[in-house]
Amino acid sequence: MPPDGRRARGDRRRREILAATLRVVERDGVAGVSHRSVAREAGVPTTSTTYYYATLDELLIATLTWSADEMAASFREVPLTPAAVARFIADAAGEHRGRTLAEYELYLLAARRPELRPAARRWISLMAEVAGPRDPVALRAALAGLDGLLIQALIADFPPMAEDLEPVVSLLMLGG
Amino acid sequence: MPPDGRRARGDRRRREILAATLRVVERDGVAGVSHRSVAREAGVPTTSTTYYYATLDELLIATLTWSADEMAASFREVPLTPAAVARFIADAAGEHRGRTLAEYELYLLAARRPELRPAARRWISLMAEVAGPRDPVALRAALAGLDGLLIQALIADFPPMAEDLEPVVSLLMLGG
DNA sequence: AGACTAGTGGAACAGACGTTCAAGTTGTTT
DNA sequence: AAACAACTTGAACGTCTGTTCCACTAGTCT
Repeated sequence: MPPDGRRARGDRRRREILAATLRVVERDGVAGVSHRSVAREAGVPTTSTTYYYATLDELLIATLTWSADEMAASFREVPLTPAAVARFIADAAGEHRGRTLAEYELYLLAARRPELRPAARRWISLMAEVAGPRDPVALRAALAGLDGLLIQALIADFPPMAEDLEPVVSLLMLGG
Repeated sequence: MPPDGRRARGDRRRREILAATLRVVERDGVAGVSHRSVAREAGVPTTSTTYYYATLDELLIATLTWSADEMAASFREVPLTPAAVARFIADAAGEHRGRTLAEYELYLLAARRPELRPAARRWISLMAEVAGPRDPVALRAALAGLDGLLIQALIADFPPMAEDLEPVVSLLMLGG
């Protein structure tokens, strides 16, 4: 069966809307997301965003889940050495700051909406899987530590440098 | 000079508005805060909230700064033993969940607004002070770990129990 | 008493919002 | 060609918003 041209274009537009939503979240936060603002960002009429995502909640959930997946996937590439992990954190707070902020907005939204929690926990469970079988206590401490380093990096006046993070990361990972 | 009765009542109302705002943040998040919703919560006319806090930003900043101070102060009472700290985290995610959520909403807001950062960092610096002079690397790791444990506790399906947290907290504090 | 100041609160402005509707177009199937 | 489905879009609805304005009361000072 040949692919349905209508659906193909529809899927493309769906992705464009998702990407536009993520850009809005990165720029203005979850608070800046509205059917209209996303439509403006994507260059489509307002009704288009409601056609594909009937409610704002749907739109937000789809966007943040997708973003969490992407961020988790990018962490998969990181070798489990203190230097590489420190570099990852430094980049997350610097170069990819907007994306990291989006991730933590997802965290807070998930705290209030149970249906978002699996998506929010995805990167935690991914890291647990990547780390392999270790002392669960040490693993939990390390994961919490990395999470804390990340969020604290976001409220620093200047994003921390990888070299400064490395000894801390090293200590956290050592426990496992 | 005798106290000005008008100002006294004004200050009282100011505090009531702040407390009402915090209640709204705890219940509906920062997103739920508007001049009108706060006024409803406080049982005052809308113009009253704008009289004391001309813009929404002012109102939010005042509220979150105050809340951060209170939370930091409550941590001051906590003895620096793993058991007590674990209990603190368990309570923060359970009994005082709304307040803890407010604290992390402050974090994210601070990430986007530099003027909020000192307030957001207050409890970090307080803890650093309480911990006294230690290995700075270990201290940073411990603070990050506690922050991470807290935020992860917020997105768990059930708030963690103090007994389960204690070994993790113990390991994190051991480093310093 | 009169002038001044702090606080009160009803009414209204313009703008943004979520969402619905109905009329269109384009592509697919029979 | 006719029927159907996927998608598109402008217009509109009612609601909520931040903020301003203005007439008002109640304390304070000279």
